Amino acid sequence: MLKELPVFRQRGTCCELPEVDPNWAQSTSDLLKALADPNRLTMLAALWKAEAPVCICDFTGSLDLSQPTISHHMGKLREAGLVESEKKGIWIYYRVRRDLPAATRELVAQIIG
Amino acid sequence: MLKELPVFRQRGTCCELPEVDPNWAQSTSDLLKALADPNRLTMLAALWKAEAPVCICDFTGSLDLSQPTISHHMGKLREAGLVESEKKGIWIYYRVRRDLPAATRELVAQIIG
DNA sequence: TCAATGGATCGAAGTTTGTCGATGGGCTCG
DNA sequence: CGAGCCCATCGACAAACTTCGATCCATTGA
Repeated sequence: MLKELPVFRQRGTCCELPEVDPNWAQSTSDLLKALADPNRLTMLAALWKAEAPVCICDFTGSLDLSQPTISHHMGKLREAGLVESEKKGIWIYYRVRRDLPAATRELVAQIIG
Repeated sequence: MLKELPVFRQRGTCCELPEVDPNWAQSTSDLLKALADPNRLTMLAALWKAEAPVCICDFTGSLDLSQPTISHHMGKLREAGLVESEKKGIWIYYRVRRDLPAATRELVAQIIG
């Protein structure tokens, strides 16, 4: 499997590793956590592809989840900054956030696109 | 926030949504779950950038985690198909899987790149 | 042969997450 | 005003996850 292998190894002394920014790791994993659920992915993909804004109740037909659970997942997507909403009469319309940071948009496009 | 709003809405009748493949949602969320942890992200990023193969013990210096925990996280990365290993003497060398599917590689590059 | 090293596995503790039913608040149509 | 609809929040509970110390196995250097 591995080619061009190692390198000097001495018992008892481990190697240095490339530095990784802890803040990057934390914030990136926060974003990924929001995406790492089949139902949330389904919801986000539906919003991504939808032409018109979507209500919570629109998901109750296809998602086999209770309304509070759907609402809970949508809340997570909003917390993560992926989704925005607007209340209009009885309904609350959801859509993918329009001012998504470019990197985030590309990531989502990579996943869903 | 939202523009060009709605659309016909009737009380009691919800709208159809774009279809989303459940298998895609499941497998994609499995992959994202493997990435959605700060320590695993850090480990994968280190492997991604590293020139030479990396041992578990190399992480014990920088990660502030116990050896079993690091091993556990590496196991998750391997289960997800992101990482491969080869045993050589005392050590087990890890690296990003060489035959990563193109889509997965691009996704990881998007995240870590 | 034996002690020491790298790493996996096990069992346990504490936290987080996904899900639900019940409830409450806001809005609208009779 | 009152019934009914949309949705968020609350409290609860089980499942999954993160982490650890203890232990065990394989390998190697003395």
